[in-house]
Amino acid sequence: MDNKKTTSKTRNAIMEAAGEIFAEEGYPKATVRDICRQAGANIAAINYHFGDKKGLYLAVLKHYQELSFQAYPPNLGIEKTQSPEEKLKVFIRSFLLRIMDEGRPAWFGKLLAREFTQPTWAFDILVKETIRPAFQILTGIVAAILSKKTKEREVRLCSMSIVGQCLYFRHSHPVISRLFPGEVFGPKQIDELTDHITSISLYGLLRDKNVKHHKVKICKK
Amino acid sequence: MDNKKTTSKTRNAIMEAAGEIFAEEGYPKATVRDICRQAGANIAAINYHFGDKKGLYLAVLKHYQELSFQAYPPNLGIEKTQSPEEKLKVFIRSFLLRIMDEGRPAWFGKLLAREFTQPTWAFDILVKETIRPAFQILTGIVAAILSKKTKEREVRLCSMSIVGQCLYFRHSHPVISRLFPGEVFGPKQIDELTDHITSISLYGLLRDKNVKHHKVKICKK
DNA sequence: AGATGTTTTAAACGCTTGTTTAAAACATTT
DNA sequence: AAATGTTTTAAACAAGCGTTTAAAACATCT
Repeated sequence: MDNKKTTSKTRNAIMEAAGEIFAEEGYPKATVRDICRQAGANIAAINYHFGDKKGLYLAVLKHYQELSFQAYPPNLGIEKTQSPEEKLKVFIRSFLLRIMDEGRPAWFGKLLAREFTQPTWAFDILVKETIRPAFQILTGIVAAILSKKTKEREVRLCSMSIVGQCLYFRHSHPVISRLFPGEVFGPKQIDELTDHITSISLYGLLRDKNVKHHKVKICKK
Repeated sequence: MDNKKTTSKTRNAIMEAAGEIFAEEGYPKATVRDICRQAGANIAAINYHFGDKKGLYLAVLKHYQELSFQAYPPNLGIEKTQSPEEKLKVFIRSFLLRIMDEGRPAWFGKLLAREFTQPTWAFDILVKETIRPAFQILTGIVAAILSKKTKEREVRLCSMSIVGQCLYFRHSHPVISRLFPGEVFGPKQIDELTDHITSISLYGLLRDKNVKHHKVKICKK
């Protein structure tokens, strides 16, 4: 067995095939036979190179996590000069890219999005290495936008609302294609979705900022 | 075989057990052996009473759909006298109740929420009988809140944002319990979640109503 | 009670899953 | 070239799945 990151041809082929199939089908539905067939490898190759299916999934997560993070850094362009509102937009766009984009660098994001709604045994690892840091960035941005006296629970609720919207647009295709044939909320609409989620969330967050008792009126200028 | 709705003891027991297990585990993970064991019935009972596993799932959907809709009517209390904003709140609350509540009447809602993110072969039926009507109610409310010149796509985006938030709070437990131990967004917090989602969405929707070019200011009274 | 139709039962079937085996093929080193 | 270590291969394994079978148990009706 070979647990080190030696560069074996079949090992790489399996990683490639596994990345695609895991992202497409999810951990439970993806079969080792499908992966090996697509990789042009023998069924026993997975056990030989990765121990078992779990080991393969773990290796895939670790590997494409790096690709994903260097392709879509969560704080890309987040300089201190930028306003929290701009930071929010950058965060949302980066998150959408990571979970909706096509091709290799997005495989990790698709797995991540899947684990959110149907977690596997690997969820704890993802929480520790990816989700918690990302959430801390987000809650930091949200807290900066909200008034400083906002309770922590409110900050979390708002952060969840933002994440929820992003994740749902990621999973929306089955329902959208049936309800509104022709409408698409996919990778090519990421800019549009970013603007939408950012603005709806931003104005949603600001609802209590200068206001008390839910009595508010919106006026021009 | 008995396709009519005769009231057989074991048939009812299977329906009860299947409702719970399907809602808990989802269609793929739920096994006929588990269902039969919990129902105290023989493995062959499912084939005898429902034809096969699909037939059982279909029967469960149909049956608990009725219970769910009479327990949480989507237009409960939606009178013509109420404002669109109040209608939105009623809709959100009803939706949250349907997908988050505990016990028998919510089993259908849990299956519904599951099909949204991991659709099965039954998804087309759900779209036709439940999701499309519900979406039409929602888009109607949203359109009434937005300015009348709002494009249809914008209405749909906003509706999706609302649904996305509700669905995510439904699925949030695994991530919440790890990120913020002690925090709970569950059935007992439905009122709080309703207020949160309603207000954040409402103020998000209104962002363009009386305003142009994203320049808006929120002021008291 | 006896015949008929309905429901339940234990056992097995066929299939797919992840995993393991032991031999063959290949590569490397001495 | 021979020996050693590494990788690949075909085949089988054990476990779980939904499903089917044919006989047994039960209920119903004449």
